[in-house]
Amino acid sequence: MAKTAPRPTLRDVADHAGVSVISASRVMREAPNVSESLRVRVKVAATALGYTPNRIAGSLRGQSSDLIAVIVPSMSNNVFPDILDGIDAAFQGSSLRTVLGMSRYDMAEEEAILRDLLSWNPSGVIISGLEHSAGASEILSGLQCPVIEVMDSDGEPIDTSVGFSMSSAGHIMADHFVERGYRRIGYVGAWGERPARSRKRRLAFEARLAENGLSLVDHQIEDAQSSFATGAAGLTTLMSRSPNIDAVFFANDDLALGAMMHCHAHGIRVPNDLALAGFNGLDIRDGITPRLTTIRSPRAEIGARAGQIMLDRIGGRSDAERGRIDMPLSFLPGETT
Amino acid sequence: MAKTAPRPTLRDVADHAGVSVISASRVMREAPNVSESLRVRVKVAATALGYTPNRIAGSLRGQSSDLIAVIVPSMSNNVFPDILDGIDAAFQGSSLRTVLGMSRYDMAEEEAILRDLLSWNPSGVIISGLEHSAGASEILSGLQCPVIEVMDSDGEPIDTSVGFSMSSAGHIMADHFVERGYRRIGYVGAWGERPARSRKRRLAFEARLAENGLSLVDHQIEDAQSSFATGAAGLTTLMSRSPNIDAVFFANDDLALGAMMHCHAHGIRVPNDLALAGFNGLDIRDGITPRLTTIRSPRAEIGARAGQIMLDRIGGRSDAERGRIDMPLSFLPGETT
DNA sequence: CATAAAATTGGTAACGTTGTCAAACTCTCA
DNA sequence: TGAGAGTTTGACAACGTTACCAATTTTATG
Repeated sequence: MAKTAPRPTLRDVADHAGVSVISASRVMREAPNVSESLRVRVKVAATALGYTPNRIAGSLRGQSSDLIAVIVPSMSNNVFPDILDGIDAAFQGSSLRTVLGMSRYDMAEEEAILRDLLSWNPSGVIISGLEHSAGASEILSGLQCPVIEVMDSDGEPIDTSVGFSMSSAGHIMADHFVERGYRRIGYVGAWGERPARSRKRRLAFEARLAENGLSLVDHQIEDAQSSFATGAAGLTTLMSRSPNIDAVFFANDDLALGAMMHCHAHGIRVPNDLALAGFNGLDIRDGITPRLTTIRSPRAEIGARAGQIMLDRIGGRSDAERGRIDMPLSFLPGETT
Repeated sequence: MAKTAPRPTLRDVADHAGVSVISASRVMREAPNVSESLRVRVKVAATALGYTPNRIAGSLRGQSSDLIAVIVPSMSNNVFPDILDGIDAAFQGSSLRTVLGMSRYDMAEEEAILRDLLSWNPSGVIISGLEHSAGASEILSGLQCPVIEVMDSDGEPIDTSVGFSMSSAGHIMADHFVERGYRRIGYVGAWGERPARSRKRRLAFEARLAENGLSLVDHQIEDAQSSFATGAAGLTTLMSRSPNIDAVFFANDDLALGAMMHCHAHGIRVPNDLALAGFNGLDIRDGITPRLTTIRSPRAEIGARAGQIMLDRIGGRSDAERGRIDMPLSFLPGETT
């Protein structure tokens, strides 16, 4: 059994090396003005004792914790895991660390998590979306540390935002549908359009159709979470209500692919009888024939960019970006429209 | 603009309430032996000042940080997001917090992340898999805090493990294939079988076939990450090498579904010409016809159980579980076998 | 009412680190 | 050789909290 050997402290390292605590501290954090001989002696002692710095103590004294509070609504679709992946990639090799909070699409919960995470003195906050509870907005506005809102870019950030434009997404697909000559267009969403992001996309889509003399014939928002099954169900409901629709824009790829499979199974030819398009550009789309028309959202890129900006800001770089940063969407034409 | 109002401390709250710092501390952490009147006075002062406790300071003095280091290899398939989801669900309402590390399937990186996370004095560690670098194993063994290894249960945990048996998964599917009467069986994996988990599954599958007088005719391990496209590619290679195979077990659902779509597109009837089975039981499987035969891995359940055990252990509950905890797999028969 | 026991409050000293300042040492150059 | 500048090292005090113990007040008991 392991004995209860207490973790060595800087004091132990200093004693072992025959130097003062503060000198050991300087060596460990690579501070300037340390002689080579002292540096080596301390390093040797640290290795011999298996010293690991105590960042809790360092944070208390040093004021900056290097912990970054990351608050996302969920892990259930690929969107937020991809963002976390991007953030982590940016933090690789730095001293920043992600402390995770999951709001489960509940603004009150988001606020509670934010409060809790702030008690860790984070050096920065990355939070999803531009819409928060009044209390959360107030807290975020008052923060001294960088606050980066990710995903959305159709509004004013509290500090800095990295995301894409839902309106732009709606416009891109509306333009495509118009260009393709579809006339009776529908829309299928899921989960009561939470978060509000997807609604913005639908409204922009509808508005752009209107500019082109077309109207959104019908839309069906399912209550269930996005899935193939939900997509099929949404399409079924929509078509039973408005049978002569010739093209449908879905809130995401899962829904669209589910609908596509439903069409296959029911002899509805895509895109001849019905055109389908999705949103997100998930990898699952690869390898499914016909290839789905969709718009790729730059999820990992958003995470990486947000992470990089956080690094720059915390590193005190004067050229660190601020304000609203709009990441480009890529239209991925497929064979379903 | 927000002025640089320093965050109020316990000292401020105590002064405002006219009590001592330590009394304020007691109230804030709901310690016993505090009169109602004092409690109310402090609470009022705390609210008035917008006090947020500084957990960094608390952790330094109190020794336990309530930070839980969670180390996963990636976010790219649904497996680890689901586990994180489960962990977070268990931590809801508690004071435990996830600090995230991502090893990118690299054991050296895993060890580095572990060292880094330990500098935060975590109250516990949740790490994926039972196999770690020698250095990481040594560190984990020496830790005073709970260490829970998740996903795998075919080996001895350092402290406690929550996972499922890869062997059992292999056996379940082998038995199913035998029962169905398939004779010429193949296997397709991806990404060089990293982590080693999937290899265990394949070997157990092969061994069980052997017990039934069958051999694994051929197997193809792709280098690329799992995806529909990789599944299709793997199947193509396998079939070109061993054309008379009549059933294939895939390392995961993505691969199997990709292969299935490939079959659809190339007039290979499933399961008549070729039977396919996957592993994981991802939601995408719902709504795809024919429904894929697979085995559901209890991902969120593993996360939730690990989180609960962590809570129990840290709460000092004597009935907290220890040792190897095997979570049941569910065989999900579909129409592809 | 006196006294013991229990409940409530406060003082002091850490926890392990680093910022600030000062002391000591080294080197350069007149 | 000595002044001045630069480099290297160290002492001390803090960061905000809580553990430990002592002091005080309240309550219970005979």
